[in-house]
Amino acid sequence: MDVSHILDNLNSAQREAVTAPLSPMLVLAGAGSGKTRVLVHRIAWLMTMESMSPHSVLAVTFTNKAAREMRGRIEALLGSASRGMWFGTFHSLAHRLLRAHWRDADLPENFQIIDSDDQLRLIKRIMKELQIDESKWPPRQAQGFINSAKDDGRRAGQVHDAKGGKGGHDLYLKAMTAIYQAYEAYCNRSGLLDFGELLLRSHELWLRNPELLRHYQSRFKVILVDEFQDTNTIQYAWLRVLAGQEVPLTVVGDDDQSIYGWRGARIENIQQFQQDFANSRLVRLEQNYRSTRTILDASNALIAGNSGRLGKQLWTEGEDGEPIDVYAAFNEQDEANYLAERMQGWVESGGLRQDIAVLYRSNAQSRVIEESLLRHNVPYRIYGGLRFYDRAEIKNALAYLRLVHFAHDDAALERVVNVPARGVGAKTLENIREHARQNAISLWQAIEQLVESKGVSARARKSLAEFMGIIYRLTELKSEISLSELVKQMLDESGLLDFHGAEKNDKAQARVENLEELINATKDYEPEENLTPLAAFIAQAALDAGENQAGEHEDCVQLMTLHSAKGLEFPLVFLVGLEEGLFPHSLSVEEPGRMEEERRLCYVGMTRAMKKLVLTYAESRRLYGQDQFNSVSRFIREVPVAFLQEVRIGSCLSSASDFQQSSPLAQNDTGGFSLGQRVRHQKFGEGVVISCEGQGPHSRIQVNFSEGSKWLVLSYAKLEVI
DNA sequence: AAACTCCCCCTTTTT
DNA sequence: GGGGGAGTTT
Repeated sequence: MDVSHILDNLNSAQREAVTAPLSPMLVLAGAGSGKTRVLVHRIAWLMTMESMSPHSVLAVTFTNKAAREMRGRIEALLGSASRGMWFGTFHSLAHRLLRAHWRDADLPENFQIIDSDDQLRLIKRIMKELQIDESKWPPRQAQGFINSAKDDGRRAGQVHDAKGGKGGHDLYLKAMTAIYQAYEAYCNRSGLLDFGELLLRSHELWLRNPELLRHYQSRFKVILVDEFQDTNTIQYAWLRVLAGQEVPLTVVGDDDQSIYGWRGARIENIQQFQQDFANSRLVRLEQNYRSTRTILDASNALIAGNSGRLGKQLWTEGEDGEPIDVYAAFNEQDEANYLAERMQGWVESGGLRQDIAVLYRSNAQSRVIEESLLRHNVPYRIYGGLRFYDRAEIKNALAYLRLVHFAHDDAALERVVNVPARGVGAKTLENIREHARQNAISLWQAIEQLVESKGVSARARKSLAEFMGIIYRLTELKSEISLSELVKQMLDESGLLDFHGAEKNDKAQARVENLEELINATKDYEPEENLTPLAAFIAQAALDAGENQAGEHEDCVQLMTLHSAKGLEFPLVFLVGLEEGLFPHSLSVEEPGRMEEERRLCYVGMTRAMKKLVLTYAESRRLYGQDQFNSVSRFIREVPVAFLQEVRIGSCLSSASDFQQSSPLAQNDTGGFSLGQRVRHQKFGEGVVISCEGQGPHSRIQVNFSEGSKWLVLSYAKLEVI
C-alpha cells in the first residue's frame, strides 16, 4: 500500500508519532514543530494502515476554529473518506451526546444552552430574589465561583467538601453556595445548561450509565486531543472515563505554552496523564520549522527559567537570522510611533503588512498603537473585539429565534420583550416575573395568562399582545419556509432591522450589515444533528461565537493580545510593553505559579516570530490616567545579551550604522551634562539644562530653550556644551 | 424612554 | 482616562 503521501516530509519524531501502535501516547509538541500536521497525519495513517473507519475516530480541540482547521486538513488529505468522524470542541461533543441521550442525562428534550451573558443576567436575578447584596458580592464573582466549581467537577452540594472551609471565608462561601444552589435549581427546573454544565452533565452521563459508556468505548478506537495542556479538571475526567482501559488516547500539547491556568486549565494534567497511563509512549517534537535560530535560542533561554518543566529543547536547521531588537521608548507614544515607522520601513522594502503582528499583554495597550497607525496611514486589524454572535443586534435577533423555537426561553424573552421598545417597562416586567414565579411557569405562560385575565394595565396588555403576535406568526411560519426566510421575516416583523438601522451613521450601517450577514449565515446552513435547522442553528450560535467578522481582506497589520496569538505565526513580530508591572502583570507578580505562566506567555509571544522579533518597552507609561515609571521587564533581562541588540532612536531607517551592539541594561554615563549647564541645539538654539533622566543611549535631558522646555534624547539630539 | 450624572473599576478569554 | 452600570431626571 502506498502511504508515501502520509509519511513524506515528516521528520523522524513526527513519523514516530504518526505511526505509533495503538496505545496511549503523549506528544510534546514544541512551538512550530508541526503538531497539527502530526495529528492529521496520524488519523490518516490509522485509517489507512489499521483500516480504521472514520466512525471510530474522535478528535477533540479547544476552539471551533481549531476543529474546523483540522477537519479541513483531513479532508484535504483523505477526501470524503473522512466523513463520519467525530470532530469538535469538548463543549460541542458534550452537547451532541446530551442531545442524543437527554433522557439518560435527566434532561428535558428541549434543553437550552445559555451563554455567559444569559448566565450573568440569571445570577443577578437570583441574587435579587435571595436578597443578597450585589455591592458586597458582585454577580461576576458569583459567576466565576459557579463556573470554576463546575470546571472542577463540583456541584452546589459539593462545594463545601472541596476547600477546608475554615478561616474568614465563611460568609463568602455561604453566600456563594446559596447562589450556586438557587442557580442550579433554577437551571434544572427550566432545562438550562451553561457551558460548564455541558461538560459536567456529560461526565455524569458516563458515570451513571455504564452501558452507554461501554457503547462509546467500543465505538471509538482512538481519541485524539489537541492543546492538552489547556484541559481543565472536568475535561480530563471526561476523557479519562471515556477512554477507560480500552481506548487509546493520543494527547498533544506543550507544557511551555500553557497560558490559561487562570481559567482553570491544569498543566498538571500532562503529568497526571503519564501516571494514569503508565505504559504511555512519549514523543517529543523538538525540531522547529518556524523561527530563526536566534529567536529560538533566545526563547529557549527564557523558558529555561521555569521550574518543573517536562524538558524540551527546540532546535532548527534554519539560519541564525538577525538579532532581536530591543527598543527602549521614552513613553507609550514614542513606542507606538516607533512601531509605525518600523512597519513603514518593512513595507517600503517590499514586506507585506499582514506579515506583521503587534502583541501586547492587555487590550488597553492597543489604543495608543491604533492612534499612531492611523496617523501614519498603516492599515491594521484588531483581533479580539466583540465577536459576531456577541454583538447586541445579533443577540437580539437570536433571542427572537430562540422564542420562535421555544417560547418558554425566559432569558430570550427578557432580552427582547421590549426591544424595540414597545411599552413593556420595568414595572410590567416585574409583574410578569412575579406571576411566573408564584405559579412556577415560564415568563411566556405568565404573559399569556396575564393578558387573558387582564392582570395588567390596558396599555401593557396591548404591547404584550403585539409581542405575542409576532412570535405566534413566526412560529406558524417556521415549518413552511426556509431558515433564512424565517430570519428575514423575523427581522422585519419584530422591527429589529429598522430599530438597529434607525440612525444614519456608520455604526447603524454596520449593525444592519451584521444582521444581513446573519441571514447569509443561515442560507446554506446544514445541520449535522438530527435537529430542526432552527434548533441546530441556535445551539451552534451559542457554542460558536463566530469568527471576527472583519471581512476586510486588505493587507493589514495584525494587533492582538499575546493570548490570542497562540497558534499563529508572523515573519515580523513586535512584542511591546515589556515592563515590570505590565508584563509580567503586577497582579501575577507575587505568586510563583502565576509568574511562570507570565513567562510562558512571553515564550509564546517570542516563538510567534519567524524572521524578526522586536521587543519594546517604555520608560514612562500613562496608565489609568497616571504616569508610571516601570523598570524594564525581567523577561528582557532573562534573554542572553548575545541575542539582543539595542536600537537607537532613529534606527527605524534600518541602516546598519544606526544599530548599536550592547545590552539594553548597559549602564553608561549620561554624557557629562549637569543641571544648570548651558547647551546649544541645532534647531532650538541655546538653552539651560533643567533635569536629567535615565541611563545609556536613552538618557535624556530637559532643556529650557527660548521657545519653551524640551525633552531631548542624548544619543539623538546633538547638543553642544557652551 | 432617552438623557444625564455619578461612581467604580481597571489582565488575559473560550465555550 | 474612560467605559460601563446603576440610578436619577426630564
